[in-house]
Amino acid sequence: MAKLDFSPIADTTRRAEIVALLRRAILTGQLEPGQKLNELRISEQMRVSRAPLREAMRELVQEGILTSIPYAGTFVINVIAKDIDDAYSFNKVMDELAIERAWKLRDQRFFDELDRRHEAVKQATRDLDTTRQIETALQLHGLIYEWADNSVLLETWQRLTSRLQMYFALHQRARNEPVPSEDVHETYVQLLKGKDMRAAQRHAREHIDLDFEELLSYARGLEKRASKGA
Amino acid sequence: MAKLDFSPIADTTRRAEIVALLRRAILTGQLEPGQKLNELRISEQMRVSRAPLREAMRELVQEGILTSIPYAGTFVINVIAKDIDDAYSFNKVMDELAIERAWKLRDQRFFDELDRRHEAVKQATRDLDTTRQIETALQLHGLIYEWADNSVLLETWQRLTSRLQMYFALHQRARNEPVPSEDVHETYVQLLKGKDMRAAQRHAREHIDLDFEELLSYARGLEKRASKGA
DNA sequence: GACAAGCAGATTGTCGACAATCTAGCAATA
DNA sequence: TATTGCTAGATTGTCGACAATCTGCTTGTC
Repeated sequence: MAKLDFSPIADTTRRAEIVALLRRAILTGQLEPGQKLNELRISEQMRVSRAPLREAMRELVQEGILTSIPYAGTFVINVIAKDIDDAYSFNKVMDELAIERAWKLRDQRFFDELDRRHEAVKQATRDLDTTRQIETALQLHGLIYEWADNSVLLETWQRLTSRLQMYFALHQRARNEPVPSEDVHETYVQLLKGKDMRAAQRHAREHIDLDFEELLSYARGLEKRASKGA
Repeated sequence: MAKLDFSPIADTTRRAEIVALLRRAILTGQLEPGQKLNELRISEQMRVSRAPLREAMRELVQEGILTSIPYAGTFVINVIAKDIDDAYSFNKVMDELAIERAWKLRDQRFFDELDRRHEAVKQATRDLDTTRQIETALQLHGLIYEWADNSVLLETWQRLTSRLQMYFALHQRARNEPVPSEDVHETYVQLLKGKDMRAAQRHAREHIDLDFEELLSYARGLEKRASKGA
């Protein structure tokens, strides 16, 4: 018997494809926060019946990017500053934990994967593909969670990631300006390769600060405008 | 306008009721880990069609207590020692965070609620209702998360709670002996009312240790037996 | 004009039936 | 005997139609 291990074949249910399509539409901002999802319209567009669509929507509700009100409809979650702030402060603690747990487990495969993902971010930056840039940056950041060898920690991160990606995409879309072309992840990658765990933790925390602060002030601005309008 | 605030009326969809029924069955151990859920059989027992049942199952899959394999079936998750260990070490960090965040926000309402939940645990203990004992103990513990004023932290705790309840119920069921009648939560409650935050954090960590260690050794025993059997 | 009642349309929730897929058992073959 | 191919039964995935509920508008009344 050869020691080749096959990866599981793709899920070929309509439901799984619908989940992927909807998630992508939400995370890239094609479906805007607060927007209602009309089941009949979407099912016709996708050429599917409502049954698998509804099941897919239940999954995304539990994933935290949709919200459902019985007999009223299912909506893309509304983004308020408090949510972003909560996610931000929670993420800080999670990051410290992830780095601590992953630290001793770093090996050549870790460093290789780190470089690979870093390169993917740089490629997306060169391509001026902002959506992919956010996606790859989060994947780069997620490596420490994958390496931390704790299923609950990883799962929590993955849940959080959906919303983070949505927040950042929203932000990008709003300011609608070319993405910074300099490489903001260089230091992070170097520190993760180094010997000073505390320094890596500190940098992760501060680096996150920068992105989040900008995002927060944007969301606060939105809310101020909304309350004035009402 | 009177300042009375009404609580939202109950969700009256079959789906919501099915979710509640299934969750309860799983968390109390009536549905055992690894067991397959036959859709037709369950839908007939509940006198419901498969559509709302399937939607309910999708929710519980995302909640992390069911797992689904396309065209094969949906199963109650299998409990392995590693999962318990992961949940345990993750919970330690979360607890520290929750206590820290909730600490400054403690008020009379917090202390009242703390007593109320503590009383509920004692009542369940007097009634020898082990299921309810686990449930109320987790609710007592969850108060610091509700008071921490962080939606992501609270949501993460609630997700984790499902699994914790399942683990403990399984354990209880297995050893099948009367529950300790002494009040193990007295110190915890007193410390949360006190002035020394670090002490409260330390106790939470150590108190959890006790329960988990027992649970872990039980799960390890199960796995050892299973591997021998195979 | 203000307000309540009721109707029409649209949308979500649920149902029963059909299609696609899997599993276990048996027969055929080397 | 071990392996492969096939078939029947059971189960999951998907569909189209119907029932329950909501929303906005119209109508009638004062």
